[in-house]
Amino acid sequence: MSQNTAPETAQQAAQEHGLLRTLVHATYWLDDGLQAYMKKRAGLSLPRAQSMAMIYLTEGIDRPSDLAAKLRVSKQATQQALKALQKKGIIEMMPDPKNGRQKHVVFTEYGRNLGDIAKMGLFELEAQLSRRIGVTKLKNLRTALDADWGEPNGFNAD
Amino acid sequence: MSQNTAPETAQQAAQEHGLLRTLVHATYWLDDGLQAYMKKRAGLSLPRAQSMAMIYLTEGIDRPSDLAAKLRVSKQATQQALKALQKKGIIEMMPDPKNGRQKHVVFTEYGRNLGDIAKMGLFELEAQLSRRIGVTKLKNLRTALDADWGEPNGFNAD
DNA sequence: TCAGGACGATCAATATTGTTGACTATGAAG
DNA sequence: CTTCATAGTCAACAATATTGATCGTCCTGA
Repeated sequence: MSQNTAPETAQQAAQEHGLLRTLVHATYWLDDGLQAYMKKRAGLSLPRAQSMAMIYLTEGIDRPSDLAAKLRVSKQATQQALKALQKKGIIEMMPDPKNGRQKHVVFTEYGRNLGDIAKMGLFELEAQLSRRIGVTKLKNLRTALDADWGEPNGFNAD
Repeated sequence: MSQNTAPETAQQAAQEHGLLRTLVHATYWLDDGLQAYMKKRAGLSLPRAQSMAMIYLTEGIDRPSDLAAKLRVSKQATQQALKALQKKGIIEMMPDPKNGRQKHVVFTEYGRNLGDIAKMGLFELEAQLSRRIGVTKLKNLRTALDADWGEPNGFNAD
């Protein structure tokens, strides 16, 4: 125990374990909302891992390895998500003409439309959230979450 | 489209889809940290669903159905988590003496110790986070997340 | 009372997501 | 040209979640 911030007893700690819980519930709220929106507006909703992949794909991250790094999951897990998206006709895999090892993910026309609808869904959900908790809280939420979550947590490193 | 807050185009929405992403990454940071802590301090780390169940169990939610409601997953999914915890010697299932339908989850001695260690881990992780992003941001994060995430999202209901 | 329905728990089958380990093929470096 | 790192893949498995069906138990109204 290298820091002086650990609680002396479990009793003290008992009041402090709500963050993980609320983060998970907030994530579920947003993800469930997105799935409901997609179901209604596009007739198809993607499971969470595939939605997450879509988010980065729409940001231009188009190589499986880069995608895996951004998602913080293994290349294999990423590949399974991509394979599922491919099967649904949302993306295609194209070999890199310059580099024989690499491949690139490209959207189909259908996939691009789906991505656009998803973005609007997330926009709408954040607007709902803004109405629910207020502009200030939402802004604070964004600000607080805008950290480098790739930082080590001190238990792997010390 | 019953509200007037939807973006006119996907272009406008493109800037607004970062919340889900950062929520997921923050959740991963906390959960990965907890698993590393438990591995180091208790020699055993629980997968996420089981950790989540433990959180509510330590709050006194001890009936499978209530647990499922709190976790917002199916009773069956909850049962699988409980079965796994039981197999690991962390909990036991006791029939309710008054009500023949109900069962109650009780901790084993080992399970209680494990829960206490987990609480301290979460406490320590939140302290780390406080050092990283600052007390104010963490407080804002807590405040913003302290909402009723069971509220409908408007796409299931309208 | 007792028949019907609601409720709590469980079993079974399946989908999705994630892991580790092993493998292939390409590119880069000496 | 050998060696090694990189990018992607295949296979097996663990964990989590779903839907659908089943089985007792409790509750309630005719």
